[in-house]
Amino acid sequence: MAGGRYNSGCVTAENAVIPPVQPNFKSHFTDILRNTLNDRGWADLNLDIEFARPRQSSHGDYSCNLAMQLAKPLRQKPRDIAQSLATALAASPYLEKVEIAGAGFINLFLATSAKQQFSRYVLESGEKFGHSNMGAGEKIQVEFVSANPTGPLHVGHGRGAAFGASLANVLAAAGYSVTREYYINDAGRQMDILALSTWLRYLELNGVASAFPPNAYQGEYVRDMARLIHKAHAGRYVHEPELLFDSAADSEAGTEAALDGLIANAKKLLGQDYAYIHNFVLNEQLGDCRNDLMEFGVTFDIWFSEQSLFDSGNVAQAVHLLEEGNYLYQQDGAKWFRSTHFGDEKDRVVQRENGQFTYFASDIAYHLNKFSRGFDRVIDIWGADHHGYISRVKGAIQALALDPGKLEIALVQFAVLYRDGKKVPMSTRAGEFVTLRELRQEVGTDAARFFYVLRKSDQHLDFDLDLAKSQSTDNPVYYVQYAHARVCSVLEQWDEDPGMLVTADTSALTGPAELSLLQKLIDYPETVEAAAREFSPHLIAFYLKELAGEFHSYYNSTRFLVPEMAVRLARLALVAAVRQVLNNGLKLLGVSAPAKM
RNA sequence: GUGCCCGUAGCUCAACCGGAUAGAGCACCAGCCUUCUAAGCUGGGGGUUACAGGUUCGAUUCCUGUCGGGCACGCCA
Repeated sequence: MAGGRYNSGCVTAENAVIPPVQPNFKSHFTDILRNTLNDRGWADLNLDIEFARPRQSSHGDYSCNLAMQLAKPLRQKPRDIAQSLATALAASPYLEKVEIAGAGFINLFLATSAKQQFSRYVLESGEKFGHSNMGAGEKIQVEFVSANPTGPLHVGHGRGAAFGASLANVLAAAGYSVTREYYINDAGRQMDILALSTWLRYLELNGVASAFPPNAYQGEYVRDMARLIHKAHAGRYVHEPELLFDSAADSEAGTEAALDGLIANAKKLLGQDYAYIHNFVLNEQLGDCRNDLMEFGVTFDIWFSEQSLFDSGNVAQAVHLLEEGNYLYQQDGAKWFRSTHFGDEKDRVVQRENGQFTYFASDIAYHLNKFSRGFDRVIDIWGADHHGYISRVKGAIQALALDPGKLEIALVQFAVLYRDGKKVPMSTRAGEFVTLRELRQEVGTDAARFFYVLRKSDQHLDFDLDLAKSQSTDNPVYYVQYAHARVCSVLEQWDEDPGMLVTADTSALTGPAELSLLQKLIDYPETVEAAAREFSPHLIAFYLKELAGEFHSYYNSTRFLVPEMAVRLARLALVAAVRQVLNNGLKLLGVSAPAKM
């Protein structure tokens, strides 16, 4: 079937009388079919119009199954419907052939000239290539990491950080107005335990023998903080150890109750000074965390304090709202939320017997706050161990008469490190965890960022440290970066202004490797949109591996710096476009694109 | 025990939210550097998509069951 075509043989940028290049062919074809459905009165069937990239090149560049979907409701033969739709598609100037195949597939073959033009579009768009207005400026919040500031970030947090940062970048590229937020759990018991732990270490430095509780924070960083306090204030915060350990002895040492007893005693003995210790350790850990993440290329627009929700009365308000809605009840001295009404397994406590609000209560207030800030969508990124938490939070949102559909929760599975083919033992409890900082120092930020998003986030990740460190073809991050460096090297040797490549005549790009590479470039914007739609930055990583692979293959088979100027410029324009896409994609993942390796 | 996630080549993973002959990389075997970076490329073997049913034009994908693995089941956060 003959489609529209236009002569590309003598087209140059200056005298171009060609249709503007369509950055997204899929949406272009979708528009055609949607209009056709309207014309035929089939629009009310409300079918998804989709174009797939066939595995086999003989099935064209795009394939559509709409005719088969229509066959049943229309009670017509799929191939007859396909014939009718194909005629409409053939009018597109970007197609040179439309075929009907199999049970009723419509296969589209892009015009060679349309592909050739694409490198120009890439180069013109530059860093903006791959951006779209899919999100239409919708306000979207991504909250991630949000680790307790009670110790260094470990490799599990690292995955959440890499995933969240990449997802936020992808969403921004897809046209969303993104706010990146870190929720600081600075109000809870864990912070008290850290303050206590630090103070006990500080007492040790002052020669006060302390039976350091086994369930307090054991890490070396606690001693470091104690040393800082000791250095600045010497013995100022020393108190009688008898008073500290006396009442706590009522409970068996090592129990949670004993720890709580120690915390209560510490608060009593230190008085006003307790706030100093508490704030000191909080600021130390938060500063360390922020610094760690910054070196990892992960930054936030807002650091949101849990404590501020208590100070502003928001937590009490949120609980009050639930009470007014009759979603709370009193039992065993505590206040319970009827989360079972919203599909949870059991009801949950929002206010403890001792009057303290639970973490859940402040989380309800936090989400109420998020919604009040006018986000169209709110994304929480949690560790997979929190999955049981989803139903109660969504339930609370529903109870507050808010739209739970606006809240989306992405779970990130744990990462397991492997060294010499063996699992690296990790246990947060015993304080034997590999920190994110150690990982960065061992494998580098680029490899860490890339490896973390090499898997779907809801899948377990086996992180091979040896592979991440290896400077070989086996290492995907170097593989992709190497492609970028190679293009840079070629352009450097060419030694002319790359700016002139934008308007280069690319009609000399006719080889199979060249057309395939052009098609790969065409796929990029759709890949970014898919990654945004499905919260799947790993699609970007996979795409980059494939693009780099095709480039390396092309590089080995074809010389770019050839004498014939038309061919040379065309090929250089193509590889410059490849470089641009590699650069754009790596940037989304927070990985550098080196010019030399 | 209950709930959620998962099971694809020897290993690590894809598969465009139901499409055509299930794809990469690693490992293994055989090749390619007086030519733009060999951190690269080319070729080869490798599968009953855990198993058994069901839904339909069509299933790795959806439903049910079995087996196997991970996680969660606090008035912790």
